[in-house]
Amino acid sequence: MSAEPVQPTTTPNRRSELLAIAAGLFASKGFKNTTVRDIADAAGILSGSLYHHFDSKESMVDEILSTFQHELFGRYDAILVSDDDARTKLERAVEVSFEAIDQHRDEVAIFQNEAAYLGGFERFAYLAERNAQSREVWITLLDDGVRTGALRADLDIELTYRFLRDTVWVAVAWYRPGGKLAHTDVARQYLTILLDGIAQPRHTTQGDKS
Amino acid sequence: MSAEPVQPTTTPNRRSELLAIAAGLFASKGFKNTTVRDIADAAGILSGSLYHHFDSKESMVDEILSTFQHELFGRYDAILVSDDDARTKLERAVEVSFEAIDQHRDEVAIFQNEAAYLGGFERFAYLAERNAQSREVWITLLDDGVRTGALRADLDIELTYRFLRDTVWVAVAWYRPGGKLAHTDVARQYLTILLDGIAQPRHTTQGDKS
DNA sequence: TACCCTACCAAGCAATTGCTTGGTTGGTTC
DNA sequence: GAACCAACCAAGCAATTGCTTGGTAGGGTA
Repeated sequence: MSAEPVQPTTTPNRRSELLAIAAGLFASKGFKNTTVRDIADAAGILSGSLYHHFDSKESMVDEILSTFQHELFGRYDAILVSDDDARTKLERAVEVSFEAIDQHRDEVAIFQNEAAYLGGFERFAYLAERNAQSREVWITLLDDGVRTGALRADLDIELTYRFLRDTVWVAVAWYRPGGKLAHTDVARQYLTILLDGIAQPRHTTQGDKS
Repeated sequence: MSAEPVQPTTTPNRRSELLAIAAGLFASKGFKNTTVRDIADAAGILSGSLYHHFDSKESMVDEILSTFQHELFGRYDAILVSDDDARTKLERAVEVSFEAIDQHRDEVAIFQNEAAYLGGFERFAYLAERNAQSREVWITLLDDGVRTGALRADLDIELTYRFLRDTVWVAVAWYRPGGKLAHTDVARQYLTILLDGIAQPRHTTQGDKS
């Protein structure tokens, strides 16, 4: 994100610094729209100097995405193996996702915008695997929810999964850390809408106009 | 979308045919990732020949997006001026959006993926205007809903708007026309989740099992 | 026959792109 | 003070990119 133009040479880890700069540009302009000269300019060096740290522009996104996904799925796994009830697990998973948006905005944005395209290349095949893994997580949570009576019995699990997956991540397009709403607030509001809906509850039988 | 390699020269409108081919490529690969040679190849002509029909690659997206948006907002306006009640209007707006995903998948996808980047250029300033216009539509519908008692009184309108706007369009990432679910089915399911939530209602009757 | 028009080809140019190569700098270690 | 090293520079190359130019095929029209 923050792209300080020039930094004292005695930085603890220049490599990760450059990665952060690149991530910020990839997230806001897109991978293909960002040139190695853009990254180098933002870092205050020449484009060729980047190749002292990285093999290629591709390997930069690779490292950004794989590192982030590794961490994220570690958190999901921790939720799955916990002994909370189904609804709590679902809420925790949503909260963890919003936490990721808060703390790794660039990475989430890059994944959202570029995964579909990058996934086509062999090098990024792991993106599709992670996607399948993510599906496992959500489907499991939803299945448990329905089975234990926490969620409606008539849910279309597959469709609900896609709804959930999508709605959880799109907030990255507008959420800014340090704004009026903390990520925990956004998560709670999203959960309220998701779980209870936006309609005024009726105690009588709902007239479902079909 | 459909990219027939070679077509008889006596087509009613070659221009719109080329636009459709370009839209398909822009949607699946991204604007910057699609070269004029890609488009020409898919159309069975040479890249230079595209410039008989269009000024530039940019003007192709421009025409694709502006045409689509003009049509879409015409539909939204029709809903706003109708004399349906608030909840019906909201449902109609969601249905119209899913219809757009069904009938103009490429255009919606391009708008979703490229608007943020393209909007930065003066030529595409209208994208930001349309975005503001879209906000007007949804906020109006939500406000009316709360005012008439159709929606919860404690809704955070601004947040709900973003939730709605986002969830309505992301389905373009996975929805395929001609699949198991018609766009009307998807719209109804999304509306059910959105209005009533996915949690099992605490107490009473609830007969919705179509 | 002469003319025009739409749709295209053939060739290539200028700019941009990712990346390479050989060299320099300043600090640390023994 | 010699050797080493991470970080960077300076220059440029090959490929790709959007786009231009001058020309051509073929159908319609008068």
